[in-house]
Amino acid sequence: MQAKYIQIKNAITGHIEDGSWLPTEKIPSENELAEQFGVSRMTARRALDELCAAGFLVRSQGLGTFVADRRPMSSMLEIHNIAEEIADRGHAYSCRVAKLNRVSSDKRKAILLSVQEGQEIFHSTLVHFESGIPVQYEDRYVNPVFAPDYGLQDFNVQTPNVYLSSVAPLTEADHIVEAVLPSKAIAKSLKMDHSDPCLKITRRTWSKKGVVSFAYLYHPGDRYRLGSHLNF
Amino acid sequence: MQAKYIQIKNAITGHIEDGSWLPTEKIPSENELAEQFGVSRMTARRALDELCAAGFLVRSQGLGTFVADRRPMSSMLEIHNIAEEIADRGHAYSCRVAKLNRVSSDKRKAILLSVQEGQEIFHSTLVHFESGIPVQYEDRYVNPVFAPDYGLQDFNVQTPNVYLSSVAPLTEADHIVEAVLPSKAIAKSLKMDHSDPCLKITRRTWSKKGVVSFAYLYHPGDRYRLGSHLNF
DNA sequence: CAGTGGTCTAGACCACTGG
DNA sequence: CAGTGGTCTAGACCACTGG
Repeated sequence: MQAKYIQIKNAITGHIEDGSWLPTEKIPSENELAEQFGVSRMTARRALDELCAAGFLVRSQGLGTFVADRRPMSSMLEIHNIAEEIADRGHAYSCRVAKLNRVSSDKRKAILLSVQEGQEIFHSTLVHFESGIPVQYEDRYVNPVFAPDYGLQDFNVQTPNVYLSSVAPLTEADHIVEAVLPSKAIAKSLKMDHSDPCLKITRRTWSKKGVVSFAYLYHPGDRYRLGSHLNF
Repeated sequence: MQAKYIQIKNAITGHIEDGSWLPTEKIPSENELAEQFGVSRMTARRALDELCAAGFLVRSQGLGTFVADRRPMSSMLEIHNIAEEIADRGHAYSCRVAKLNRVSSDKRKAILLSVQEGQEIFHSTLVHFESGIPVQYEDRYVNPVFAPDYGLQDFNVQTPNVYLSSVAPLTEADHIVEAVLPSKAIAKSLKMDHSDPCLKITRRTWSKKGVVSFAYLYHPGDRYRLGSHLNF
């Protein structure tokens, strides 16, 4: 005898897999599922919670539960999704958008994005906060061919990373990790001392058709580490 | 106001991270935790369920809940071998052994190596050079159970990494990457300025039967970077 | 046997969303 | 406002483990 919550999970993934519930579509509410399956709301919730953790569903308080529009990403990539990482730690995530505009690409940026020198590209800078404390300064350049509406986004709703993944599914990424001293402007944004070290990650991401974006991510050395969950 | 189950999760991971609850150790039962935190059993369960899903705990019906004996592996860094890396770039590799002796393990080292506090362990420090320029300071501790002859090796012939892999085949590794300022001694060994940033990698390696070794690897920020290329 | 985790109920109050 | 998901309670019965 299967547990009831497992039967409900199988029924839901069945609907998703056979296409009767399409990506982004709203699915029945907790109360509706509880009634349909003749279980308590807590049992219906358990099925939804687990499918949500597995990346099949997305839930939003006050709105409902929806079929996820993308498959769960690889765990390697999740290491670099700052908003998710902070939420997973149970801390409050927030961000401040400092810049969002178009710039003309100089030679180096043109090469990195595989565009013509002088072509207009998007430029954004953001500061990401964990429980109100700045933990990442993001300096990003985006190829407008893959994300023509990048300049209109509200990154308080969806981080650049998540938005770009939705418009141009990620197929490849490339990282460089190094230790540097921050510029004065970056030190100020991160509320750290100019003489304290920063962990800098340079990241380029590809979609099937080319380079979507590259970003310089700066983290205060004493507030951010890459790797496993060990603490000493 | 944090949710109660998140407070309980943080309390538990705190005990694990500070070493007061060791791997494979039994932790309080659901009922005990519920009483300690003044919550219902379902709320205590939720904290345990999520930590179990995250790989921190292992549960067994009828037996209890235990601290997982190995941490989730960090797949972000491949095991890299500095000598090979330098040779691959076509440069001359050399190293200088600064220390090679036995020390008594203090509490932190004992926990990291999964040995009894006070047990003798090997300690070595080396500097690795690329074409005569120092690029890595290696500060390593080794469990003598897996490598009883570690103290007799000539690391100019074979790096500690390669020697250890030959006597205790590597099955797992764990990394932390961070940006720090070097101590004066390390700065001097690396011929770098005390105020320039260092990329620090803390690495633990496992063989089938347990933790073989852990090492702190310091690299001058302007002479060393970590890179990776991922395909999804 | 007493204790453990596994499942489940029928309620409750809350924060949030849209209309 | 009614409906949604988010958290939480105080019970219940079960399968399983060790002694």
